[in-house]
Amino acid sequence: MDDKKVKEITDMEVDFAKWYTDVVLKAELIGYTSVKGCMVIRPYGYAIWENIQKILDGMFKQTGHENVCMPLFIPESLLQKEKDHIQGFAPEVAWVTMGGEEKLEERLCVRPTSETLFCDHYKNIVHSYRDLPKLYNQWCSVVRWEKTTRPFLRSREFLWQEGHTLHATEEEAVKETRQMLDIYANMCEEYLAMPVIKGEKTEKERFAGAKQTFTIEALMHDGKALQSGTSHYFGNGFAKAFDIQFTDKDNKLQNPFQTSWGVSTRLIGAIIMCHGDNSGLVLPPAVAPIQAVVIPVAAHKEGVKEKACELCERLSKVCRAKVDLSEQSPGWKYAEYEMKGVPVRIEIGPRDIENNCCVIARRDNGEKQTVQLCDLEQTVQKLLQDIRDNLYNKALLRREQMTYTARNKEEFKDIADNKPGFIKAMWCGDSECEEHIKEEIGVTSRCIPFNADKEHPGDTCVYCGKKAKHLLYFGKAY
RNA sequence: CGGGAUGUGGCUCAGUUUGGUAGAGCGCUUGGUUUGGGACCAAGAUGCCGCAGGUUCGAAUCCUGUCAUCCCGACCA
Repeated sequence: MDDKKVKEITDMEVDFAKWYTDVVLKAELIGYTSVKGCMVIRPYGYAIWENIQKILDGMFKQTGHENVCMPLFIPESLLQKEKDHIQGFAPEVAWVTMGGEEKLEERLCVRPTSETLFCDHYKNIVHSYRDLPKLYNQWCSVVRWEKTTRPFLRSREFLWQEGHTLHATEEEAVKETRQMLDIYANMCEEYLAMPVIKGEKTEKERFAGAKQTFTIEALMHDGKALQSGTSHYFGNGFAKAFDIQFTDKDNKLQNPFQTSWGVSTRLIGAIIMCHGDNSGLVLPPAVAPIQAVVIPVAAHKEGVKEKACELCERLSKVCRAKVDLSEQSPGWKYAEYEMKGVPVRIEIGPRDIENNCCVIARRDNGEKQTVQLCDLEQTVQKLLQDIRDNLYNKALLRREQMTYTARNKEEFKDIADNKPGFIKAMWCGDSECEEHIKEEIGVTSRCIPFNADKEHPGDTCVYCGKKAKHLLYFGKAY
């Protein structure tokens, strides 16, 4: 948008962090509470999450998954069973030590993730290959005692879904892991209009206890990367640790192979930082709680309110529509709904009624057009699709413009210091080298992209100069 | 967890240096006039100055602690 029309939000070029905070508060997505890192997700913010949930849940069901509900607490002994897992999570779990006035025999951890609970349950219900696969998912909140917190991006309690599946064979489990990553990528690109890089995490960045971690990485407005969803392949390590066994077709006892995958309310943070502008939030139509808002102009004049309601009613049949009959001036309402990222605004006043038309404005680029009332539904529906496409294309173009290739250490350092964004570079595959890059260059590895073989900017590691194994994306991450 | 900043009506902030009756603008309520990009007039209501201790005749103001928020770093599914 050319002109800044909402004055209450700090420009992102001036202070991106402040801009983000202004947007989450002014758009009424969250409220702070008296507990650090625990936020109230307000109705407008929660409605976005509900829309994300609805879409994803449908995709999960379509691929054969079932929803369950696991307990909030994990006994310490259960959490201890898989060594890498507990080591990874120990620094950030919250513990319950008292029940009423009495000290508990064994302290209980508030789940930071539920692998252990699912395993403990699967042990009881899986006995035969006929019981497999198990394709469970749950929508819940988890707690991780983060030191630095930010709304949606890193909170101590957050809403998410976690899928946990068990399979008879390794191939099937790996396929599941990849399938779910594809579902996440599809969700981000088609529905959230946010392009993502699909790839695999390096060993260093892998989930605690996983054999492979796959990720989707998105680039935000300020050039920082945001890990937006992950899918893990566990092999049968957890199954062994938790003693999950089944009898296969040949009457042999086997450990099943396992996956887990999750996305969280962090996706809302991603939407804000991917599409937002200096007037506030810009919502992708698919998850916008209000897709079209009808604003009467000179509402006190004969027949205006009625006409506005009529338009809203017509629109409600093709999208999520709202009419705002409040006493505020039209200009105030324009600013308000822009701040809240509503994709399409319809203005209807005496002048329009006389000409049997209305004015339609789009949030993504500010364009206004006058439309005959008979074309209303069709125009709005088309606009919602156009807006999604435009948001996606803009974000993709920006990502391409902010993706660089480093061929040697000097180049690498120069880009990392001066050009925010993704950096593609060849890497030797050594974790120690990766650690040095983090310390010296100041960027972390994001992922080894799936399409890596198509690109080959060199034969040697960008840092140590040894023979290169992979193309790796680097960046500064949230 | 380290460094820095900030907490005063719903919001943005002044007042703190130098202790002495709690302020402004916006918002809110009521009535009226308005309405095509954050309208105007009039009359009102709203505060244990984040919380807990201490110093003092007297604390928003000084001291100690604590909690939350923001920023930078460390850490981080």
